[in-house]
Amino acid sequence: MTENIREPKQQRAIEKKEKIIKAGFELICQNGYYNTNTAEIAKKASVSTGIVYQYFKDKYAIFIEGLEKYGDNIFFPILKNKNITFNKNDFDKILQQMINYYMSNHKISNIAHEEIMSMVHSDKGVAEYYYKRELEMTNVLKNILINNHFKEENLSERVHIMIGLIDNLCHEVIYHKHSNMDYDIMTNLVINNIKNLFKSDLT
Amino acid sequence: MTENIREPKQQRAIEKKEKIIKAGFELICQNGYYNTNTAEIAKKASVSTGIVYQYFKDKYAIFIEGLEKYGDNIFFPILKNKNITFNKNDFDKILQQMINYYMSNHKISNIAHEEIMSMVHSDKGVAEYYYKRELEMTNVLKNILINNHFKEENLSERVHIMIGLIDNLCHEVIYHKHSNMDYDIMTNLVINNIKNLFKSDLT
Amino acid sequence: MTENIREPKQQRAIEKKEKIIKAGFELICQNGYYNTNTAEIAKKASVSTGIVYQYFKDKYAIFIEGLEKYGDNIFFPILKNKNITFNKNDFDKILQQMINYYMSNHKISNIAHEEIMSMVHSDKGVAEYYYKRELEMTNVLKNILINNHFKEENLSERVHIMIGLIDNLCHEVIYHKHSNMDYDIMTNLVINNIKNLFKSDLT
Amino acid sequence: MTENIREPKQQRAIEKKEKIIKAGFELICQNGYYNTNTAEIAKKASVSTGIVYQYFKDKYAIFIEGLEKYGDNIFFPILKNKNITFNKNDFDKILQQMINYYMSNHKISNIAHEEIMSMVHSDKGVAEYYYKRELEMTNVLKNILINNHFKEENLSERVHIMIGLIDNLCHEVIYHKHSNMDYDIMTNLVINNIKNLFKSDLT
DNA sequence: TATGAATGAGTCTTCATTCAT
DNA sequence: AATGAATGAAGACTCATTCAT
Repeated sequence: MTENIREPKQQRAIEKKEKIIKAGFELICQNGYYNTNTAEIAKKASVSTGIVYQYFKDKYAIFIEGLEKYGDNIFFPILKNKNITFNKNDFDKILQQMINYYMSNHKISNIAHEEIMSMVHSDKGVAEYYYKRELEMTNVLKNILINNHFKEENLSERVHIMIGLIDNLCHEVIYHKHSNMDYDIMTNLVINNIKNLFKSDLT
Repeated sequence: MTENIREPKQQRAIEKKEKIIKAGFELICQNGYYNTNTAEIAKKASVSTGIVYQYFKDKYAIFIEGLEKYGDNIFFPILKNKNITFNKNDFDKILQQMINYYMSNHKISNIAHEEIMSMVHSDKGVAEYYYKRELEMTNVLKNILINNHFKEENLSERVHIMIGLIDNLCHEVIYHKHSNMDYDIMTNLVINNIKNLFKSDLT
Repeated sequence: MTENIREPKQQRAIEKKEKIIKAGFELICQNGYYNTNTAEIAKKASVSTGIVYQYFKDKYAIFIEGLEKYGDNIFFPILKNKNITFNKNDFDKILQQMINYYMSNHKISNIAHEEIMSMVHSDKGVAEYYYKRELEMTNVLKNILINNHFKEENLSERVHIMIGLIDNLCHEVIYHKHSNMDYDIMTNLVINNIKNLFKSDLT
Repeated sequence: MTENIREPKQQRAIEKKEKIIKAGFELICQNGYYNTNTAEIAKKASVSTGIVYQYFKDKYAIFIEGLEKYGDNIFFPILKNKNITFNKNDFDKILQQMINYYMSNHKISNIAHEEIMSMVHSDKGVAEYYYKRELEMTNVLKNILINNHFKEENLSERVHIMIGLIDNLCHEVIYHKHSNMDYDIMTNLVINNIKNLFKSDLT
């Protein structure tokens, strides 16, 4: 009675499922979970409402699958660039690059970003996804640093703080532009701060 | 038709309005905006559903008024303690105290905290409230530091970064306890980082 | 969140609730539970769909309340005529009267009768109602017989069989009229049979 | 458009049709008509949903064919044992055997029994089936009795009442066990009653 | 002012049946 | 003959808001 969710086998069906995920994820990211209804999703996916429920348990499942499929691009693109080497002397530049990268990423999908962050704060499933990936990202960065001969002492903590600093910076720059804030200065301060975090490795 | 919202003048009516705000805010903070309905709010406030719409335009207005009334206690308690003096040599202790204060505050109302942060990310009105108060807080802290003879150069930026560091730390400690993280070490790192931010003032 | 079923207090509201029960019960009895929808019920009761769910947990509850309110009239009218005395010599006549009574009752609400019997066989709640009342009826009849000096030995069993005989007879007569059956003869046979059941009391 | 129902001729196709009937009938008997959907039926029959509609006009037709195929086993097994002879002196034993037989039959498929009885009361087609077979059974029993030299006077009526008595007894014993009922006594009473029905033949 | 009854549009979800392949 | 993907109407139920009293 319950478990009638079909895993599509035909190529066309697979594509259809993808379309639903994409449509659903996009709409929810644009307008919010509660402001998006299944009819809209189906319509945007050029699909009947019925078929949606053959591929997904419910509306929520659509979003979660979307998150799993597209979330990393929005939040953790670095998870796909695990092999970065650099010269310690270039740490500044690397950080600047990372910030730029992060920033442009934020910019592209800033509404999605906010909607999902909203759910990170209100929905258990989304929070679970987010914090798991955040941990992964911490580990990826740790490994990059270790490969570049940084000391392992308290590395998790340092990296976590570093991520927080960058994240806050980007968020500040992209979203609220507190009018009295000079972002170049802020960026420099953040970079200096991060370097301070790793000063024992950089001297 | 719009302006049928009554501003209560009688004492009893004022109390009634307060009860609605309190009940609504609490429920929404506990269960989320979309999981709270007006009937529940009215019931919790020991009030009829009809009366709600004589004091408030809609459900949303209840929450916003609640936010304005109670939000500061949750997010910006420091706004009520504007006159802090300290000796520069005690900066460490002061930071530690601030962190503790922030932390205990987070702890007390952590569900509310999350629910509201969720709306900061999805609702314009809530975001507006939040960022405005955040700016106020920045200014309060700036003034405290200026009163304690810190230099004004890039002070907004420094303070903003400092707040971000503390906030991240608290959030990490209270919510997700990434198992591999040592919070004492993290706290020390954060304090050192903040001191680094203000190193020109502290030497 | 869940338990928001209102017990109406105002007179008008009480009447409205009654109207819903009546409308729902009638429609379901006419067309069957699955062929009746809440919109129809609301419409027949001259009420909005919403209000239905303030008085009833769900569609099923409407039916059950209807059953409790009207069911006895259909199935167990005798429960309202508990004080019957008769002379043993008139047992024949009494039985005949009872059969006639039963029969006319069946006739009046024969569709309802069938729909409900259908649910007695498929729905736990309805079965519960039915068998409980059936037992009550057995007891009422037992008492009547005891008051008329019938022996108590195996009385429950005798009465139960008696009820079955009458019920079958009525059902046969009213519903399917097997063409080769002579109902007068059948009725006489049934009466004789019942008398045989009680022969030790009747001689 | 209507007559697109194919009557399968190939052996494999016939088997497929049988499987659908069996699966559909079983599921409906277990869970009820409205709680069984065609997808489940197809799945249980290891068949595609599409094919179902090439062999059957609709879901209802599946059930009716199932009823016609398997119903007799459940309700009228006696229809398959038409040639019973006995000595009048053994009438008691024969009745007892018949009751036992009926009872064990009831027991085996008691859920199916109830589900179908439910539909007898709510669905014209099922009622038609049922009453037709009931009549057949009456005739079979009549013939058996005639072959055993019972008088033909009012035989239909007598047999019909007899069937009713047995049926009620079995139902009582198997389903609701009214706690205050002694079933051995009840059984004896029923047997005596039946013998009374035929007393002119048994003396 | 206040009540709480009433509204009805809106939402998710199901399912018998049809269609493209 | 067969598959299983697709359809879309229909249904139960919710809830912000309004209305009669």
